[in-house]
Amino acid sequence: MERKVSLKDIAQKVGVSTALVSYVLNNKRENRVSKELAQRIREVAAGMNYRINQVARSLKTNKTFTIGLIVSDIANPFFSALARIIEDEAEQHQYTVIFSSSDENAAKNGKLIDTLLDRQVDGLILSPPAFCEDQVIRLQQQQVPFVLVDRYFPDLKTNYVALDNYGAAFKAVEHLIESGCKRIGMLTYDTELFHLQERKRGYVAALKQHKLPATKSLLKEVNIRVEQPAIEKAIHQLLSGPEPVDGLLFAANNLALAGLRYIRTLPVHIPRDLRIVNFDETEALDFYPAPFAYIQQPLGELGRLATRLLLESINQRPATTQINLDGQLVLKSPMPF
Amino acid sequence: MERKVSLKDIAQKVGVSTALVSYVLNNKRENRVSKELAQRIREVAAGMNYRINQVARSLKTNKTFTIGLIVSDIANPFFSALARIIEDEAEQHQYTVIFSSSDENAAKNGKLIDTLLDRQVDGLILSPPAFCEDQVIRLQQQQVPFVLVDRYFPDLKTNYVALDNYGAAFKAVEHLIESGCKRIGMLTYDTELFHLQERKRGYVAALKQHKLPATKSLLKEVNIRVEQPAIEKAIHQLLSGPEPVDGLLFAANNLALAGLRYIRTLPVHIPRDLRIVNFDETEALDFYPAPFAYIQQPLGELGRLATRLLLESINQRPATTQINLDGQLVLKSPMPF
DNA sequence: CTGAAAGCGCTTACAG
DNA sequence: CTGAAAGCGCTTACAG
Repeated sequence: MERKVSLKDIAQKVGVSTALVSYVLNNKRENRVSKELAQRIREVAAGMNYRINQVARSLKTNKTFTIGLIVSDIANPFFSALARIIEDEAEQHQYTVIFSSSDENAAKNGKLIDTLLDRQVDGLILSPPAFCEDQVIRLQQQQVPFVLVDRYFPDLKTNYVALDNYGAAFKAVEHLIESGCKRIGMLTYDTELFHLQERKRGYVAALKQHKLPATKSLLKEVNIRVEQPAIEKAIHQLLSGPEPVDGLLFAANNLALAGLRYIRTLPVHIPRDLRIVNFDETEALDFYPAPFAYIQQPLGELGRLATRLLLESINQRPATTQINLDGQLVLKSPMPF
Repeated sequence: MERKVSLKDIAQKVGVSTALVSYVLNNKRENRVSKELAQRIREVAAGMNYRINQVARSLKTNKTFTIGLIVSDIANPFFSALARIIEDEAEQHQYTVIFSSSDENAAKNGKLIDTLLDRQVDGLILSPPAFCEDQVIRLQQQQVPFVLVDRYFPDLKTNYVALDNYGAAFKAVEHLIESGCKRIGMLTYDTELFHLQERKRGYVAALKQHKLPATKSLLKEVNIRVEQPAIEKAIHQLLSGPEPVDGLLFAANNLALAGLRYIRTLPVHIPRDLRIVNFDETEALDFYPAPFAYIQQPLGELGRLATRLLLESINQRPATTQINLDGQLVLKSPMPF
């Protein structure tokens, strides 16, 4: 790139100090310079196409107006939608966003945090994988402003914005019960991820409160490195035997997708034989030929609140804020024909 | 945040100059210092949890190891998938990615470019909206390394990686012709976006080559601020009248989605009455209850080549490279039952 | 060979 | 009130 115009170049041309140019262009201490001189400086700056070097400013001010965003995978529609909301909210405050994908890998997540901090981001928005407590604790010790989003660690007193996953799962199961289901199964990932633990807890609690069976055989957990065969096997087990389930809660998007794809091939009628509730909206089921319900997350609020909370932490370092938003149960009928 | 450890702190503790610490930690000119001293410096640095301040380094080296990515909307699955590929490729070379969404708005795109350049990104990957030629020309004049992806401007000699949209549309139409279609319509956006112009050109060329009608009434163009009613009206026109179309090419993802949703409600049988080809894969049609074909873009190649090309431009400033990749025609049958 | 100094492009506390 | 100087945390050309 060709050499850029600096404050010094403007100062020389106008015949003043770089300091004065800086004051004028930043609209600071306007009173120290005559309107005419200020005007002249601005004109020369514009004429030379001056653009500030944010890197130099950042070094001096110790502020980059950049936030780091780490999600598990930016290609996942849930996270890319979230990223977009964060981008827009950040932009309104002159912040830009660096993003990274952790792939649910704690070690990678740690490296990404370091990389972002090396780049002096002003704060972080994280949707952390399991087993990252130590990283989060270190951030706290270093007093790095950050907000967890979607996931959080119940034992750590950190800012977070997430769904009330317990309540949402509870609500989902109650919907199945009200629809007449008597044996309700759940398919989830075998993981420590707190939000999925909460969904499990909500599922079990709802069953118990309504005096329905909550046995081990109704709850299937598959490895998070999704494999279609494992999911199919789990569903097969739930649907076969003398007492097949008549209601099924999928704890996550990808599980629902894989599961419903499989169920579509079985001689099982939805909703007569089986009723379904998923977590999260997904375009992929837009044309699913049977009715189901899903828990819709307030994505806009999630992203906006997380961003605002982060900016507040950066600027004022307020008390810890923990927000659990309500999910909404949405009923979806197949497209008309 | 607490004050960070700097090279100076390490230098003082070890009793050497900051210069030497810098040399050692960067593994440069190793010969100028004894193995023992180097070892000691490294130990002290590690002991103090030293992390480099990239902002300071960037100011000095004039390199940020950051690339700016501007797409029309990061929440669009096509672009978030692309972003993920770019992220991974960039990461392998120690680059991070700042992303922004232009919303197909040329003015916004211009502002985003300025913001990214102010932040001294080493280069840009852009999927530009229409009417951005002037911005692109300015980048060339300023000798900013950049690569256009997905879209480009035929009259500008810039790096780009894109689909051969003309060829892909041609292929799509030939597929319909081979399947027996005699009256083939197209639904596209009313836009100057070059890639869509190319698709239109391919559509028309294929029809002419096969001596099929290519009349104005077969080609429908709707405003890019997608509105379902306008799309429905256009499709209705194509399918009604004395000579309804028996083949239909959707020029973009969103059009196909809206269009197929509508067609699903009509007494039109696919493929008996109407055959369909779309552009781009989309999960949303996973369960569409009728067969169709689509043009699959080599997304991985697109992203990887764009990133590599950009890194080459940054490091060596080679000749302009223009790449048009082939799309693949994929046939999709409805899920089994 | 090696150390100390200059300088990247800004901001702002401080001396006059 | 205003100008010139110091300094953010690095890298590296250069003097010795």
